[in-house]
Amino acid sequence: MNIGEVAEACGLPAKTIRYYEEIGLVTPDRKANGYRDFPEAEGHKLAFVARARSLGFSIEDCRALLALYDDPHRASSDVREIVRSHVRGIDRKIAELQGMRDTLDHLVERCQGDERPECPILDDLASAPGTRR
Amino acid sequence: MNIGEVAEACGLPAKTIRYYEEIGLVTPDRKANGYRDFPEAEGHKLAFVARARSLGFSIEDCRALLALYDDPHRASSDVREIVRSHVRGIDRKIAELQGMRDTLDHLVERCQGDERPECPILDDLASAPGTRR
DNA sequence: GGTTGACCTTCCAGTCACTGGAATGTGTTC
DNA sequence: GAACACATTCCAGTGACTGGAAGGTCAACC
Repeated sequence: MNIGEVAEACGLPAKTIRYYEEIGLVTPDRKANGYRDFPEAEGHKLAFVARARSLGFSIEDCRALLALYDDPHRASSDVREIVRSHVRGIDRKIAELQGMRDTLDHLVERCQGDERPECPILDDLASAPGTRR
Repeated sequence: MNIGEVAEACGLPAKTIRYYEEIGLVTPDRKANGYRDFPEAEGHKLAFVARARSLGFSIEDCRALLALYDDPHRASSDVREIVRSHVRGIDRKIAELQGMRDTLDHLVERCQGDERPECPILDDLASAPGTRR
């Protein structure tokens, strides 16, 4: 399979696939003309990575997951630990974003949003920590 | 004020403050010895940016907010529009993370997490879209 | 006057995961 | 042979810093 076909199949841009080869996530063969040639297994790996990336895993997580995927003697606990740790990271991010969202909501509510310069949002940003309500 | 003092005051690393000068967010004076000298107003700008960054605003948002902060003829609606648009971005991110979290939770639940290789998580990652439950 | 140590300076390189673009080569079809 | 899609490599840029090297300055102490 050419890079274009495999890109179509797994939903990743060709550029991204070349990048994944560069960092050693996949290792396609080469045809006589220099074009990359993806056997079925490499196409599956790319689809695997595409799915993992869409679930927010880092490239290094993907590398670890691919290695486990390839290892018939793996322990599923190893997989689960990677995923759990990733979920903890996601939870941290959600909590952080929720905190921002709540603060910003309060501020937006209190701002008139008209042609006048008075603005509680700017007042808050300019205020010293500890003096905010 | 030296960079160290102002860093202490606004809670940003000196490195970050130098970077903010490089991109034109602040413009400290210089003493005869070449050291940066931050007048009070520049210190306030840094604190303003630190607070805005902690609420997730991009540097370009910070630049725009600072300009409004500096403009006595601003309309508070301009401020509010920046904030609202930022909140929409946060909401998109939260929704995306929640989606990932939910999917990953389902997968973690179904994985035994023992010494055996069977693993629904890897099965999902390796599966074709549309065949997942 | 000398030495230490804290603080400051600039500059360069690296992070993460791509993405865009230039210059060039190959394959297919008309 | 020309057009056009597709492929290749290489270089540079993104955002917002962060680390480190190599060196200058300042204040305190002996």
